[in-house]
Amino acid sequence: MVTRRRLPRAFFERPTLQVARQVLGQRLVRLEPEGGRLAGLIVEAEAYVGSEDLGCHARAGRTARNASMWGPPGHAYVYFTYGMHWMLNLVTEREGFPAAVLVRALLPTEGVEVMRRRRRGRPERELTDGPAKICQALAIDRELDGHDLCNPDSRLFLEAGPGVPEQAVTTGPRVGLNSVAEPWKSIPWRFQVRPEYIPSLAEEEQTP
DNA sequence: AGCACGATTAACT
DNA sequence: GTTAATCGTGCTC
Repeated sequence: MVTRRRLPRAFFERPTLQVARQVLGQRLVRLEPEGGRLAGLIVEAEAYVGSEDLGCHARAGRTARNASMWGPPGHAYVYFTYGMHWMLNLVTEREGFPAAVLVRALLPTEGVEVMRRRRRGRPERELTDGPAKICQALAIDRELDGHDLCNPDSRLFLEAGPGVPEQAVTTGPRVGLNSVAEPWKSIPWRFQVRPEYIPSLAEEEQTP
């Protein structure tokens, strides 16, 4: 049974590690201007926590690019990197403290054909299995940086999904921090749904 | 004004 | 396993 309760700001206004864990199995929804609805269950996320975290963009202080991370929780922090890719983060904790959860992978559930077109005909398993792929499939870019995910009129938001039990979650070091100093490089702030659990997630998501 | 680099991806050996 | 693609950003001169 697919329910459509939007996650409230209180969900995001918590310690970032909790949000990164709890966001697994929740539904990311993108409403298209034409009226279409794209959605997927979050199956991988990472926590980036404060200016002390040398893996976090906030390490160098507040800049025009990372300003959204200092803003209120429940907003999007969308940034551009590698000259071609956009990344979606969910801002967490209290306003004034820079922290966010990077959404790294989704199980696509609604609007798959639209996603496939945006992803240039790639197979379904490659539609949203990376942070930049998600932004491509869901048409997320700079326009959505700072966007309030909890506003009722928002075209990008989270809905309460089935969630995942503890035994279905694995943790490990965050990806792509190759030149970052320890302990930040190896600290296990990456949260993933175990691949073998994903079929049952997909099953729970089906509408009777 | 110039420059090194990046929370990645796709293609290739 | 390796590497090119591609450019906004933030730092230095």
